[in-house]
Amino acid sequence: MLKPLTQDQIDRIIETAIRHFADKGFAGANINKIAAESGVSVGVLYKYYQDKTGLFTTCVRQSLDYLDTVFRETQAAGGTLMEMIESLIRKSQEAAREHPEYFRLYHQITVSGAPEQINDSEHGNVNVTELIEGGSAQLYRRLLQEAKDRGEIRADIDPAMFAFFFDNLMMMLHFAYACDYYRDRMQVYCGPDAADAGRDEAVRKQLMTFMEGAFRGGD
Amino acid sequence: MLKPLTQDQIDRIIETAIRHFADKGFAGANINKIAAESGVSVGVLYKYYQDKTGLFTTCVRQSLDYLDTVFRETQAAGGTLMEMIESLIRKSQEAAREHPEYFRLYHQITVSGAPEQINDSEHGNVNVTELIEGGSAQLYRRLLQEAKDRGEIRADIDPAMFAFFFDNLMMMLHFAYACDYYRDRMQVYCGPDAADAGRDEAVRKQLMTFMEGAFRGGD
Amino acid sequence: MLKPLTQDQIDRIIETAIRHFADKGFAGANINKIAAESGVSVGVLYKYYQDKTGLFTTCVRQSLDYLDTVFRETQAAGGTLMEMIESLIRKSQEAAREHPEYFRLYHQITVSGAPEQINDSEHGNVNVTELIEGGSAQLYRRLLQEAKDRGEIRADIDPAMFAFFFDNLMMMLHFAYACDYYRDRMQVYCGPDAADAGRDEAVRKQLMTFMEGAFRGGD
Amino acid sequence: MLKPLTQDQIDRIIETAIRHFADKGFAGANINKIAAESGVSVGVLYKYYQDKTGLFTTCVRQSLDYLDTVFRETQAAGGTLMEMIESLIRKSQEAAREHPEYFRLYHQITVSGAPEQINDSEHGNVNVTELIEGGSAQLYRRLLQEAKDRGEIRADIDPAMFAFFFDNLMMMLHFAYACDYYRDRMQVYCGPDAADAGRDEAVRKQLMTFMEGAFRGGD
DNA sequence: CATGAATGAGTTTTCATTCAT
DNA sequence: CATGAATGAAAACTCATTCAT
Repeated sequence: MLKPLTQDQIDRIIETAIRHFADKGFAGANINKIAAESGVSVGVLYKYYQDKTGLFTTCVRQSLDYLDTVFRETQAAGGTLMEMIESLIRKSQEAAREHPEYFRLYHQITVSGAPEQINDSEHGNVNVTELIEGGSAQLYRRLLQEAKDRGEIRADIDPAMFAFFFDNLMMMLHFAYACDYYRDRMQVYCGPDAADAGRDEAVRKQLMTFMEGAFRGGD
Repeated sequence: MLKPLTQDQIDRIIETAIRHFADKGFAGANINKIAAESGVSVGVLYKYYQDKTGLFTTCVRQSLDYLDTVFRETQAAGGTLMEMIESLIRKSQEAAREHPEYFRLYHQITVSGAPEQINDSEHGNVNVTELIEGGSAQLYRRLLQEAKDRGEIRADIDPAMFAFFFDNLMMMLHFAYACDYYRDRMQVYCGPDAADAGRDEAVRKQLMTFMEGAFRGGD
Repeated sequence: MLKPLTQDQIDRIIETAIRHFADKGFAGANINKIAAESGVSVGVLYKYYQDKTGLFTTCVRQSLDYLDTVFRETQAAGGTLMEMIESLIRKSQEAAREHPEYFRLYHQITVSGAPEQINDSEHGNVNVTELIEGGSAQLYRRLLQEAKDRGEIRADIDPAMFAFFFDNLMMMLHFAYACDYYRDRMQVYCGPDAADAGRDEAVRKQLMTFMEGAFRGGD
Repeated sequence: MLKPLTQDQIDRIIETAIRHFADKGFAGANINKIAAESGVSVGVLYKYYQDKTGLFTTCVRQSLDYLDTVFRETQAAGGTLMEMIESLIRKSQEAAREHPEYFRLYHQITVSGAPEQINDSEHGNVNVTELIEGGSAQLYRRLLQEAKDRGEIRADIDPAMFAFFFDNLMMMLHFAYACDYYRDRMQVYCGPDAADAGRDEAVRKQLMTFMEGAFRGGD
C-alpha cells in the first residue's frame, strides 16, 4: 500500500463505498460516484484496490470485522446462556441502529450475483460464508453444548442445529433493523412502530421468551 | 402471420428469466442473454413485457403465486398447531427442492437495488412486502391466536411477534435450501450433509422441537 | 394495386400517416403505430407502399394535390392582381384552418433529412421542389408579368423575383396558421390572438396593403 | 490525467454535431457517428453534454448566438430605415454564405419533432420561439414605429404586422441561401443562378425595392 | 392473399478501467 | 506518483421489415 492517502481519506472511501454497495448492491454501485463522493480520484481507487471487486471485498471485510468485534465483546462477557443471549440481542439492536449499513452490506453478500470470493490477506481467497460464519457457528455451538452439559437447556437437542436456528433468528433481527424490506415485513407482522427504538426492549423480551422456550423445552 | 409464441415458449422465457434474475439479481441479469437463451429475439421480450422491470415483475409474480399456492394448501389442511407446522416445514422442504429458483428470486427482492414496486393487475402497484407477507402474516397470527385460545400454547406471548419469529425461521429454512450462501452457512453450522434431502426429516424434527418449545414454553 | 382495401380504409391510412408524419417528421413517425391507428395490418401497408419512404411519398403527393387544387380554383377565378391576391390569401387562411396537417407535412419536406425524391407515377422520380413549386412559380410569374403589362404594377421589377417574394410571404402565412413554431412566432410579433380566426380579416388586409405597396411602389 | 479536450476538439464536436443535426434533423442524427466523425469517443459526448437533447441544445444556442451577433451589429449601425434594411439583407447574405449550417439548424428547430425546450443558463428553460424572436421582433417593431413617426413610411400600417411580414421575407431569404429545398425553390422561381453569390446584389436590390414599396405605399 | 407476431440491426446511454500528463 | 478525462465495450430498448400461417 502506498502512503499518500491519509487514514482519514481511506476511512472516507470505505465508508462511502460501504454505503453505496449496501444500498445499490454490487452491480448497481458506481465506482466513479464512490470516488467523487469520497473526494478522491478514481485513479487512487485503482491504486489501492485492484478493481471493483477488490473494493467490495475490502468493504465487506471491514463490515465483518465490525460485526465480529461486537460479538466477541459479548462472548467475553460470560454468564448464563440466557444472559448471553440477552446481551447478544441487545448488542445487535444497538449495532444495527448505529451501523445499519454494515448489516445491509452483509445482506448483500448473501445474494447470488455478488462476488463470492473474498480476498483476505489473512485467509487468502476464501469463501465468504466460512469467513463470516465460522466464528459464530463455533461459538454458538459451544455455548449451547456447555449449557446442555450444565443442564441449563433440554438434553434432547442437536446443539449444532439449535445454534443454526438461533443464529437464523439473530440474522433476521439484524435485517429487520437494517434492511428496508425486512423492516417493512416486521411492520406488517408486528405493527408500524415495531422497528422503532422505543420497542427494542419489548422485542428483546419476546425474542428471549421465544428462545428460552425453544432451548428449555417443556420440562 | 408468424405463429405467436406457444405457451411452451413463454414458459421457457419466464423460466430462463427467473433463473437469470435469481442468480444474478435484477441489475446483473441481461435481457439480451435471456432472450438468446430462451430461443427468442429481444423484440418479443419487449412485445410481451414492457421493459426489464416488467419482465422481472412477471417472474416475481409467478414465483410468489407458486409459494402462495404451496402455503394455501397447507393452510387448508387444518389440524393442531404443531401438525400445521410440520406440514408447513415439509411443504417448504419439498418446494425448495422442487423449485429453488423461486425462493432464490424471492430472496433477490429483499435486497435494496431491486425494483420495489410490483405491478399487479389485481393489486395495482403494490409494495412487494405487503403483497408477499400480508397473507402469511395474517394467517400465522391467527393460527397462533387460536392456538393460544385453545390453550395449546403459552399465554404470555404476543402472537404477532411470535408469528414474526416463526416466519423468520421458515424463511431462513427456505433460503438454506435454495440459496448458495445460506446453504453454505447451514453446512458450516450443521455439517456438510445438512442440506441434503436425506437429512430433511432430521432437520424438520429439530426445527419442530425448537418451535414447540418456543410456543409452549416451560410449563 | 390490390383491391381488397376499400377506399375508406386507404383514406384512413393516408390521413393517419399524414398526421403522424406532419407531427413527428419522417424519422420520428412509426409505421407500426400508423398501421394500428389506421386499423390495418403492417403487412398491407407494405403491400400497398414499398416502404416507409413510399408511404411518405404518397402522403406528400396527396397533400400537394390538395394545395394545388386550392390554388387552381383561385387561378381560375380571374380578376385584377389584387383581387386574385385577396382570393389567394383568403383561400390560404381557409385551407390552413381546414387542413393544417397538409401544410405541416409540406413544411416537413422542406427540412433536410426528409426523403428528397418523390416517386410520382405521373412524373417518375422527381425532385420534390420542382413538383411543388413548378406550378405556382409559373402562375405567379405570369400573373405579375400580365399585371405589369397592363400597368397595374410598377415597371422596374423582375417579375420572377417578385413572384418569389410574394410566394415567400404566402408560405410563411401558411406556416403561421399551421405549424406550432411559426404560430408562436406570429404571436410574438403580433400578439397572442394574432393567429385566431377572428383576426383573419385584419391580417389579410395588412398583408394586402403590404403587397400592394410592394407591387405598385411609390408612384 | 489524460489531456482534457482542447478547445479545438470541442469546436470540432460542435461543428460536426451542428452539421449532422442541420442535415438529418434531431431524430435522424446519430450520436455515435457524431462522436466518430469528431474524433472522440461517445463517452466524452456524454461527459460534456447531458444527452442527445443537451448536445442539440448547445448546437442551437451556438447558432442562435451567431445569428444574434450578426443582427446586433447591424442594429448598432443606425441610419434610415432603408439603410438599415440594406445592411440587414447584406449581412444575411454574407452570413448565410459563411455559415449556412447555422441557418439550416435554425430551420430544423421550426419543425415539429425537434425538442421544444432549450436549456439556457441565462434564460432557464425557454421556449425556442421566444428566445429567438423576442429580440428581432422588438427591434423590427421599434424600427418601423420610429420610421413611421419620422414619416419615412406610410401611416396606415400596423407596425407589428409589417415587422412580421418583413421578418418573414428575411427568414425566407436565409433559408433560400442555406437550405437545399428553399434554394431549389428560389432557382425554380428565379433561374438556376439565382442563389449564386454573383446575383447577391441583384437580389438585394429587388428585395429592397419590394420592401420599400411595401413600407412607403403608393404616395 | 392478409395478417401481425417475430426479427435483429441499430440507437442511446452507462460506467469500469486505463493512461497521458 | 496522483489525477481525472477519455475510452469503448456492453446493455436496454426501438422499429422497419419480413414471412409463416
